[in-house]
Amino acid sequence: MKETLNTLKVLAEESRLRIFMALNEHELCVCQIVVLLGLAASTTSKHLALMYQAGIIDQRKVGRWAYYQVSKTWKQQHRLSEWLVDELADSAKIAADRDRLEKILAMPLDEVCSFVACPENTTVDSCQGRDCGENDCC
Amino acid sequence: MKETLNTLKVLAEESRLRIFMALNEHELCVCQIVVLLGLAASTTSKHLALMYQAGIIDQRKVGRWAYYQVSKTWKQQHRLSEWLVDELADSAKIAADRDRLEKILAMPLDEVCSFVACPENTTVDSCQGRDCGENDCC
DNA sequence: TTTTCATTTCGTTGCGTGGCGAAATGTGAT
DNA sequence: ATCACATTTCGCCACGCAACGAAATGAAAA
Repeated sequence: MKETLNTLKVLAEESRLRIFMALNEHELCVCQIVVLLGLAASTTSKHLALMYQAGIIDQRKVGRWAYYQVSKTWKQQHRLSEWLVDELADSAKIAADRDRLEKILAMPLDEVCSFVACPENTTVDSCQGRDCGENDCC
Repeated sequence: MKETLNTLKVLAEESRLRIFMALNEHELCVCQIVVLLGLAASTTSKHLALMYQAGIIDQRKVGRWAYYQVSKTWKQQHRLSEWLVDELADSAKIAADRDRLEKILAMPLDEVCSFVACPENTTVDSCQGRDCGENDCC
C-alpha cells in the first residue's frame, strides 16, 4: 500500500503529470523539460528526482546532461500507465505541450539550455533583450 | 486533465484509499467507516464528500443515515479501479481493514454509531469505562 | 413540539510540499 | 589548472489540506 500510495502521490501533481506525458513519448534532457514547463531548473530537478525515486522514469547521464524517459519496465508492471495516457490524450494542456515540445526538439540542445523564458505577464515590449526564441511567451 | 488530476489527488491519500477499498466491496454507513478508520466523524465526512464530488462513490440517504459505495458507472469508465484493486489486494493494512470490517458488519448499526474508539496509545488500563466493544484498540 | 442523534459545515491548527534563488557539484572545454 | 555551465542540493516562504472540536442541519422518536 505504501508504494501504491507513493505512486499516486507522485502522479497527482500537474507539473509531474505533464512531465510524465512528455517523457512517455520522448527521452528528454532536463533543460528541455525546464523550457517545456517554464519552471525553475531547481524545481524541475526536484520533480524528476521524485519520479525517479518512485521508479516511474529512468535516468541516463551523458556528460553534463541528464536524460530521462518513462521506464519501460514500470510501464509494463503498471496498467496505470495506459489509463493515464487514455485519459490525457485529449487534454488541451497536454496537446499544447506536445506542440511546444516539437519546437523545442527542433532547436539545438545548447540553445535550449541557455534559453531563458519570459516571466509571466511579459509583453512584447517588456521582453526587449530577452532571449525568447520563437516561443509564444511574448 | 483537470478531472484526471482531481481523481488522482482524491485517491492519493491513505484514508481515502482505505475508504475506496472498503466501499468497493460493501455499501457502508458513515458511522461504520468512522469506526473502521478510527477518525473523527467530521474528518470522515469530508473525505466522503470529496470522493462523492469526484464521482467516485454514490450516496444513498435513509433517514438519519447516509450510505456510500463505489459508483458502478465510475468503475466501468475508469480502468484505474482495476489497477487499484490489483495493487492493494495484498496490502497488509487493507487486509486488516477487511477483518475489522467483518466485525463491524456483525454489529447492529446503532451500536456502531454510538461506538467511541479509544484514542491512540490507549492501554487496557486507561480504557476504563470506554466503550471499546470487541475491538483491539486496547 | 421537543428531544435525540447521525451527519455535515465551520473555524482553527500543524504539517507537507511546490515554488524560487543561491550555493554546491561535477563534467567538459580552454 | 581554470573556467563555463547543466544539474542538483539547500534554505526559505507561501499555500493546501488533513485533523480535530464545536456548532449547525435535518430527520426520526418521544
